[in-house]
Amino acid sequence: MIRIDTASFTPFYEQVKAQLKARIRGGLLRPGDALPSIRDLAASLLLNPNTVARAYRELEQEGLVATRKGKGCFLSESASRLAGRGGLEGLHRRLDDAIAEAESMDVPPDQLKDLLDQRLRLRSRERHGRKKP
Amino acid sequence: MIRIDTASFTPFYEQVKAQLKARIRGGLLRPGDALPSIRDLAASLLLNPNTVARAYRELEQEGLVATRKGKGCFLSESASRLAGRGGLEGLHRRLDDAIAEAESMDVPPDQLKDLLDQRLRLRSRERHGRKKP
Amino acid sequence: MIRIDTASFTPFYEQVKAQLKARIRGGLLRPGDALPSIRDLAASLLLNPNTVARAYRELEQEGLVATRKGKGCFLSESASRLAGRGGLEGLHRRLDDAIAEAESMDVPPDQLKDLLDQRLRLRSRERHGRKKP
Amino acid sequence: MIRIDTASFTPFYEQVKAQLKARIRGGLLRPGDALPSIRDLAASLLLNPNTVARAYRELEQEGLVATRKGKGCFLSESASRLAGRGGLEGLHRRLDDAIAEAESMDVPPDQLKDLLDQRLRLRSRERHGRKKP
DNA sequence: GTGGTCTAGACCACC
DNA sequence: GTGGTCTAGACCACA
Repeated sequence: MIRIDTASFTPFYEQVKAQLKARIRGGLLRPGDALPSIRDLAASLLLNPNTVARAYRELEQEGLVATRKGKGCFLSESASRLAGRGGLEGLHRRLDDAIAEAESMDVPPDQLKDLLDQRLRLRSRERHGRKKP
Repeated sequence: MIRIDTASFTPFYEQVKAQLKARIRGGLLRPGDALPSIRDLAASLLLNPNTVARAYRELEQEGLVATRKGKGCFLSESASRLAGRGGLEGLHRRLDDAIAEAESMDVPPDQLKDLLDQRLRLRSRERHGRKKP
Repeated sequence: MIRIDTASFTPFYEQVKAQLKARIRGGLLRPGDALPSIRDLAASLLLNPNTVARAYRELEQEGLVATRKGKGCFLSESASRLAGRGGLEGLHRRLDDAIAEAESMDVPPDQLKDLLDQRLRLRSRERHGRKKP
Repeated sequence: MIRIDTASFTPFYEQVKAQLKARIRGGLLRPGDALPSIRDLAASLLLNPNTVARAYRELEQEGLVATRKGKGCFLSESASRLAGRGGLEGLHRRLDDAIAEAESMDVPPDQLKDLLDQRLRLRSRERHGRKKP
């Protein structure tokens, strides 16, 4: 469900936070849903439980998560404010990063679009076999 | 010329390196060109000289930069291997980031392309007035 | 400057946060002031640096503290919003706690006032020798 | 009868213990009186029975409570030692908390007394209408 | 079983 | 020197 890029500079707990938020925005996680237990998620991501706990704690401080002692962590009702179309900002930011990179290398917009197409095809080929393209 | 994003998690020296490389790839910097002095660049970026020095040192280890004592740092001849359209890995990586984000939000490929288009138009509108489109 | 009550149930990092906030409200710490370094404060309080770091980090998330990499932690300008008379809430809360306790034991208000007087005299006697009463 | 502050850091079972003790000291509970059953109290406080059981168990270890199998929990005769004005430690502690807070904010003792007066008046005004002052 | 706090100690980026 | 992240592992409160 979540993937950690160990080569990235962005901290593990931030990667967890960002991917959970993305799933909330995308509607895959909804208010009231239980998050995976800290220990389970840590084990499946090969992370230390403290690292996952920090991600959950910060999401709680942002009001997205409610933790009930001894029961687990749940998406709070106010998590719904992330849902829906507001969540395209993250995507926008990433696309803008790519555009900035392209500009600094004098890659014209049309070529950038071609490149996106190319990467998308590559990605769909990767999935091939698990799911029909 | 170079901009440091202090909010980003990627280390300052990596930001300096990446942006210098991008300018080499884009042909804005060419073999033999002088790089700004460590102290000047540090001052203009509000960084500690050690940080800039580290960026230069690592570029030197990669063979892209040659330091001539007392004269400064220059792009070595081998920097030309980055020039042209060879160095698209950075762009690929950024596009892949966007694709991953889109997938995690269940945004289909076609919509992602539309979004790229939209951001490109936004960007060109921003430039309008400073430079002819 | 700060005292940790190891017998209390309130977490160490919360005690550090609360006492720093009280000092901001009381005007003893002002925007721009440097906080003691994490390691120093941890050493003087016999705490683990991680514990102090957590207190500082949460204060930063609340916008009261700004940390500059390699330089230290400083009170941000917005810390001034805590300053002045707004800060009596903490005191009010503690007095209300005492009042509630007194009520539950059927201790009348006048006796509560006498008790406060008595504890204040005890406290000033403790300080005797360091400072004139 | 008992209120649990879920935001507080003091453990639930300690809150239960403290409030029962306060009622003993205030004479509202007397030796021989039956305590509410563990399950009932747990249900009314929205706590797990284990938590209430722990509070009762510790009170029993302190000799304040005697459990008679199948009949429930009762205040033991030795509970009378808490009765009357003997148990002011709790109040002392709370007043000392307030004094410490005041000191850390440079609030002088006289102002602290004024504040206590002020909160007491506020409290009596709150009760007004339910009970004659 | 759940989450929460704390310690100890490693490694890194930055000044 | 500064703070930041991460790991490993202990102990506790709560269900």
